[in-house]
Amino acid sequence: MTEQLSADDWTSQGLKALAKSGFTALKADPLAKAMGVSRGSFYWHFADLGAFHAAVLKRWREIAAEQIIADVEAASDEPLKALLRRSFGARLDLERAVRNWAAFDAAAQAAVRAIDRRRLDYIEQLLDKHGLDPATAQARAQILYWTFLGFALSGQPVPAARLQGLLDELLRMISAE
Amino acid sequence: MTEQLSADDWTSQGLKALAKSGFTALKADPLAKAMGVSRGSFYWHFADLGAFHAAVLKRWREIAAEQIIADVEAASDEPLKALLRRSFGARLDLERAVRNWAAFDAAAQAAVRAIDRRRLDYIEQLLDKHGLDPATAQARAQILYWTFLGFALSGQPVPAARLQGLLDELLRMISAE
DNA sequence: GGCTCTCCATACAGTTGTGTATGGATAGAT
DNA sequence: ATCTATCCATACACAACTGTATGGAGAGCC
Repeated sequence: MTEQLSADDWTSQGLKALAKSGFTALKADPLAKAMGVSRGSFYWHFADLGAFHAAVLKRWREIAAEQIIADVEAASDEPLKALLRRSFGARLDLERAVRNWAAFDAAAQAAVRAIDRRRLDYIEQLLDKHGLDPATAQARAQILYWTFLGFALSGQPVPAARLQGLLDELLRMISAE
Repeated sequence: MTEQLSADDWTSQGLKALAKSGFTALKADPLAKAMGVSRGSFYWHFADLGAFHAAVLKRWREIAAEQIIADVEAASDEPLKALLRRSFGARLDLERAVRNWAAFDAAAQAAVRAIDRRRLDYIEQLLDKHGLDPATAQARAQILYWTFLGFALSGQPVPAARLQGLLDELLRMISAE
């Protein structure tokens, strides 16, 4: 009974494979082999690959949204600083994989767009509270988010010490005046 | 005689396909069909897909390097401003495609790394000349480049007017103090 | 004209994936 | 104990590729 798989088990495995090997790994055959079952299970839980992809994206959307909330919580005393430390310090494999995927898949692109808007609004709101005038807050929110994306998608690891200095400088630039 | 194809014709077509459809389009069969020949031509000019991919990356490296030089030229009076306008205003499909590719292919990753270093050094040098102290120049160069990457990879078009305002703000943040 | 070299077409075997159809196993309800 | 619904295995047809092997057409020399 515990041997039986649910659709959620498949999407979980999908997210793992996505983070580890990118969207090209979201195929029924390799996933089934990795899970020790046949594709019969896959095609019982999902009509086709498209349905599976949609389920994976739905889960990612929830995770990405939750992370935003977690950032809000963490932003108790110094919200901006906490946000930077948390987002630049997180594991970004999944983020990269989904965004790569978005270049090839309309559904993934839609999910990314939704998350982008959500995060961007949150950052802007944060900068507003920080005392920046609305126009500046909006511009710097976009710039800050682009910076985060560039960091996340470059994929090149940055030593912790250097990253610390960069985040300090970034914080200075963002909250200046 | 003019009907004959050269290896360069194939790599050119490869770059076109790459920019338009991403790295998953870099396959012998579809490319051959697009060029109106058979795969026989492909496998005459290239030993295998790996050799073709290497040729495409080599060409991209040259192009990306040339663009840097072009940016240098364009940076006659106000280098920083010109650099921003030029890089954020360029067509970035190819850039996106190669970087997506780099998440799956070691050779592509190496090419991207090389170009990144080249551009980063150039930006840092520019900020140095602009009067920033070395440590600040280095940090802001990295931040500026991440910002560019985030913009380029997000792939979401920004209206020209809004982009103008964002670049102004970015320039202000980068060259402050 | 024959020779050769370059370039491409065609045909073949092999790989990796999709989706479907069918049947088997197992647990719970009756 | 049987029945049913759930879950998975197996087998099939199909598609899109790769790489190789072989042969053919054309241009340029001699």
